[in-house]
Amino acid sequence: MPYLLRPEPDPMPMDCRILTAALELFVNKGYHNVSVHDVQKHAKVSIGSIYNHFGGKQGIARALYDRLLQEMNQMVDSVISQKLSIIEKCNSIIKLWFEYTESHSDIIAFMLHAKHNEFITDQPPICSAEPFRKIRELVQDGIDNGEIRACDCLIAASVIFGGAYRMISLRLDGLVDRPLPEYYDQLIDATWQSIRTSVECSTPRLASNS
Amino acid sequence: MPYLLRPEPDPMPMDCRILTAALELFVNKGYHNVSVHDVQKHAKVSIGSIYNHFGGKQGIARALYDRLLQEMNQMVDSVISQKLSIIEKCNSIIKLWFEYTESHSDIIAFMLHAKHNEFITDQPPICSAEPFRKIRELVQDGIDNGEIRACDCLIAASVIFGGAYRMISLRLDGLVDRPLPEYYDQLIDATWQSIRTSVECSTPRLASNS
DNA sequence: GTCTATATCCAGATAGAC
DNA sequence: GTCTATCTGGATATAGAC
Repeated sequence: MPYLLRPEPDPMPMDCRILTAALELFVNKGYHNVSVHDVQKHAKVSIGSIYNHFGGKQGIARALYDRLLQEMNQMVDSVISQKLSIIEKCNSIIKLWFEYTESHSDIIAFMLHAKHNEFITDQPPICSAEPFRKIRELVQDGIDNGEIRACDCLIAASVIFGGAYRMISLRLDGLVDRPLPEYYDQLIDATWQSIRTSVECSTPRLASNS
Repeated sequence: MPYLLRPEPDPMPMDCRILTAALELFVNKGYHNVSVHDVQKHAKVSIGSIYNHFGGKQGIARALYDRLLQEMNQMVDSVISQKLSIIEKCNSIIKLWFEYTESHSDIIAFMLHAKHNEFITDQPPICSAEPFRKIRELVQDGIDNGEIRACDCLIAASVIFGGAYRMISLRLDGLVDRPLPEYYDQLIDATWQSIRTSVECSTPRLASNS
């Protein structure tokens, strides 16, 4: 459960108040459309406190990103350490993401949807960060132990998690109107079985002219 | 072939010069990190011309978005009108996207990667725009005619195109270091066959505790 | 550590000559 | 239609009292 939005210790510490307010504003309006004054008003603190704690607007974004990435890392670790098959671990991560998308959509939107390197300078892309590296390693393990079709690891990971990413994206954009967990079973089936109806012949390719 | 970057009529018309320069800057630095003066310098026109043609910075973004969306729409139309199976049409779109990602990465980055509603006001999400609607209709047709597994259309579309989206995203972020078309065959196989090695038993689900 | 008031800068937009 | 010079608002950041 993410600390940021954990049931407030009452009074919620000031840095959490600031980060929580900033997260909501960044996600709803976009980082560059939010001023420090907006955050200050929404968090009901003074602008001085913000500069004291985070040194500025980018400092807020960086702290937010670091903390949430750490939480996502812990989430991945906890799934990986369970006694499950590789496929079950992948599914478990998807399931948790789906649940988070409903209960903490701001966090998912900020982590999976935002373009961090547009506002946090010198930030490597999130897909190269630790939790995502671990997920790819997980997929590679599945290939090595024979659970997952032998192919390039990046392709396998993209196929396995790409559908879920896409559903999350569509949900955040308002095109999916029911909670994502309701789609979980169907998505898992379509992903791991075959999206085609019959597998008797090989996959149709394109005609040579295209 | 996109008009925007078509071999220049020499002299390239001023509006194209402006849009081409803006596209490159927006993609590389992010819309909000680009000033009208940057565009003006990069396109080698005066700031007055920009305001004459597009009315301002947002006007540039809107014109860019509209034109590229129209081109994408034409691309989808041309694929749909071909005499191919539904599955082949889907693959054809993926193949074209992969080729565009290599030859016109700016366009793909701007259309598939950017968050337009953060800088173009009142812009509905791109996934609800015409070409993407048509792709979902295509998938629905495939479900209706039995080519594609019977399931929710959004899920089917997400599974079919989600892997390709993800590969594009990873390529743009620098994690994939070979041209995408080289991955096309493997991706198509993994998507349409099954990503699992064996299909003899049903998909493993999660244990009940998760 | 927290606050208010203020300074500084720069981006978007405009005016008006040519 | 195109250009240069200028205006203005608003954002980040700081100073200094409490």
